[in-house]
Amino acid sequence: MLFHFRTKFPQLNAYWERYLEFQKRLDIPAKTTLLEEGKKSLNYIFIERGCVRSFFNNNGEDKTVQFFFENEGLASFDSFVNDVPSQFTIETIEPSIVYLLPKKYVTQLMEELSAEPDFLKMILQIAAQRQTHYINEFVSFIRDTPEQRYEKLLKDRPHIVQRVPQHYIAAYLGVSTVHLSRIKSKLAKGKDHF
Amino acid sequence: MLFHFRTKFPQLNAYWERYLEFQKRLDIPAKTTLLEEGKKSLNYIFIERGCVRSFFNNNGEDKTVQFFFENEGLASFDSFVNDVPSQFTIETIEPSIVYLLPKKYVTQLMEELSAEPDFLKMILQIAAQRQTHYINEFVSFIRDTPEQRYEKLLKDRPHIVQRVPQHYIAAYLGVSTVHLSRIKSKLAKGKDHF
DNA sequence: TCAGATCGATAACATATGTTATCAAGTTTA
DNA sequence: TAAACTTGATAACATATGTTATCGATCTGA
Repeated sequence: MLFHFRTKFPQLNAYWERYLEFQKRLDIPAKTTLLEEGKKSLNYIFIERGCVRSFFNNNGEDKTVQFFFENEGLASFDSFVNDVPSQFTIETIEPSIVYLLPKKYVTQLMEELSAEPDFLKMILQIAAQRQTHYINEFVSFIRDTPEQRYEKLLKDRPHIVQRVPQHYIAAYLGVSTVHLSRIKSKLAKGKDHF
Repeated sequence: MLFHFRTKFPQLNAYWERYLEFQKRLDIPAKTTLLEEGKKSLNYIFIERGCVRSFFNNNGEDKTVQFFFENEGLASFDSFVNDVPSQFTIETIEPSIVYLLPKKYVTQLMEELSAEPDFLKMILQIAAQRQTHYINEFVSFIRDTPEQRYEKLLKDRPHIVQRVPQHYIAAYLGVSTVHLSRIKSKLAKGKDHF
């Protein structure tokens, strides 16, 4: 959320910068856990370098739900705001450099921001956009085949396909690793005709 | 959103009531369109009696994404807030009585509400909960089979199964009508063992 | 640098799901 | 009230997808 504020409303950057000093820098290897499923979210996470995923455990199996990359920020929003346990684990995919801003300062920063004129409008705008994002993820399952979802991913967010191991992507698309492999080889054959 | 405010924060009811007079009451038959895909959302809709669905058109086929019932309010949130065309059509399933509150008054009401202490917290709470709802819809496709999704629907929101025609539910679950019929008959057989 | 993990492709088979067609029982409407 | 539409079940067949197993290519840590 903070990430979206800063990128969409640059006039808020001054607020943000006053909190830089409270951030803790972490230089961590791949597969490092930043937040564990079932625990409360205590930090806003900003990614300077690397990438992370959020996933949950389903009968012993990882099910990846989302990917984040450089210059993106995240928190388990519901856990953070409503103080409930996180549904998801957050862990690095690549060796990464991340910054953590403790919840206490985020709350304080939000209070400050609320003094800004039109802050309500900005909140609503961003909340609506985030909501639309998740609705679209969900609609995509109703509307598209796994193959179409993969093609859209390739087109709209190619960096995911390039940097994320395939079995994470398979779970995110809702198919088995074997089937994602089949989809790829089918699409590759299609292109051979040229 | 307004609906959630009122039910979760009853101290805001007084604000709401001042706007009752601006609502237009509609007594309409089934299959009446309240908002058309591609047009901008102009009203907040409150359902007194009946039920409605939101859906989109995909190559000539209806794809239902959500259902709403008595005492629920809705608007195409993104369309409403960000003033973009709605992705979805909203139409009645049963003969219904609904109230429409024009956007102008909603905006005004939100402005008023923002004077209320802790309004920011309320907004964030509700936005987080709505977001969680849609994330869960999406996660359900990653985690569950269509059969499991149907069973959860039956358990968590049985009124949907009771009142909504099956082909709308099939689309919502992401399966063909034929397959939903198979799922139902399979589950019925399972229960015969008692 | 080597042994074990990770990652991805593929085959063979089983199961799940879609498509099309048909039938029957309501509902709605002219 | 008859005709047209809506709703839902089912069969037969085609296709999509999951599961398990195997192989090879990297990658990674002691």
